[in-house]
Amino acid sequence: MQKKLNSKNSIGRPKTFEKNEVLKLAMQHFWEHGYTASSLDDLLLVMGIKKSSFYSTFKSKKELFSNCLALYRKESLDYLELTKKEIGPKGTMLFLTTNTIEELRNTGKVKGCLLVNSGKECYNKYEDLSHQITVEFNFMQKLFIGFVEEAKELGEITNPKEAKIIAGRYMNTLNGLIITIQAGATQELIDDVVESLKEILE
Amino acid sequence: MQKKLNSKNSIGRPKTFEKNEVLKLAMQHFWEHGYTASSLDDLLLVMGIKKSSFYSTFKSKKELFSNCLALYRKESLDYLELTKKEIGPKGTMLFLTTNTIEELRNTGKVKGCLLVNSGKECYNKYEDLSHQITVEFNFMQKLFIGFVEEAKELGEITNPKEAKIIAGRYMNTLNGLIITIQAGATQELIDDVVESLKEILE
DNA sequence: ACATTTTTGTACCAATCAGTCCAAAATAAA
DNA sequence: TTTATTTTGGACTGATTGGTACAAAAATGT
Repeated sequence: MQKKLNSKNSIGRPKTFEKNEVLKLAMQHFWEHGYTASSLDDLLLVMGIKKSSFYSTFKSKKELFSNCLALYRKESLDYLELTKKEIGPKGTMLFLTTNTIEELRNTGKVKGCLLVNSGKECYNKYEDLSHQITVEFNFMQKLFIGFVEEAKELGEITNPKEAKIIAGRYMNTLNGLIITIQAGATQELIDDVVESLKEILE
Repeated sequence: MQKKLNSKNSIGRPKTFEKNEVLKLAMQHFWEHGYTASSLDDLLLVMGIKKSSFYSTFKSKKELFSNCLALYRKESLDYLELTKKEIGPKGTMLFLTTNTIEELRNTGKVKGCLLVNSGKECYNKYEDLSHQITVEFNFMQKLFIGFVEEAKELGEITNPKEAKIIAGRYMNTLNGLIITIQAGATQELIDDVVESLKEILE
């Protein structure tokens, strides 16, 4: 059953999984269910490994989550940079909006941003995680400020306000949209928030 | 120790608490800690009653929470209506913003709106609660639309956009502000979101 | 073949979860 | 004082929580 992942070197019984692969699976689960609602047993099932393997690879559930937060931020930044090369900075920012609406239409729900969700869940509860979330969140903020700056240089955005202000309002409104949806807002309300997002990036 | 709450009529051993009073205490606890993170033992301690008294008064933890959501909405609407009579509709809406910032300065954190928090926590997890949250949330939305209409009649708001659009953007931005704070945003970012809230109500 | 090293599977742990059960306590009515 | 009625306190339940212990399994090196 187990593949030879250590065909070269490495003594002892070979691992049957790769850390980064099961980390991605765990991240996906945390993203959908949040930190506390993800039980270790659930996670082990999703990751496809047993408890002892888990604890020999990751220190604890919290440590796993911390790794997932870092992975999420990294993957998000990579993905956004890649998308920017394809459809430009403003296009990418608008895409996140339409993507959210489409997720809602297709699945009946929206997951939101793992970092923001975790902020809400861990804020003033797990000090170390809160601190990390702040750090990762500020990475995202810097990225969007850069996007707005580029969009301005390209003439995609003509609003004379500072880039950091536009980026801040964009992020705030997009995050607002997600919790507005999750609070059960009407389609009419959702539609106008989307419209306001477009106006912010004009 | 126990007061005679049933000095008149009512047979049998008298209750040592009033349902509405302990409900308020439970609501406060849920507001601070969320639904799942509030253990029954914690709640009982806060409410100052024992388990059997709890289950003879409330059906379950979920039922208690449901009662708290209804109470929260009712108290919020009452409070906002009262404040409106004192400082007007626009003043009341702006006050919610400054109040949030002050809460952050005084306590280092913000609780946010119980309904919105519960939306995030219960959305697609507890169907009955999700439905109730939607109902309560839409009550709040109607209130704010009414506030904006009144503010327009009073000339406090001159923005020609429809009242429901202005109210929607206001609520979205205010809710965004709260999770932006909880995600660990910089003071600079927070300050500009507050500024954008003022602009929405111009 | 045999020792060494590492991972895996499983049994186990104490703590906590929401919720139940029932005898003791406290009152009103008789 | 006794009886009926209701609430209270606390022991208890079974399920689940994150985490540990340890022997069996699977590889390499000799």
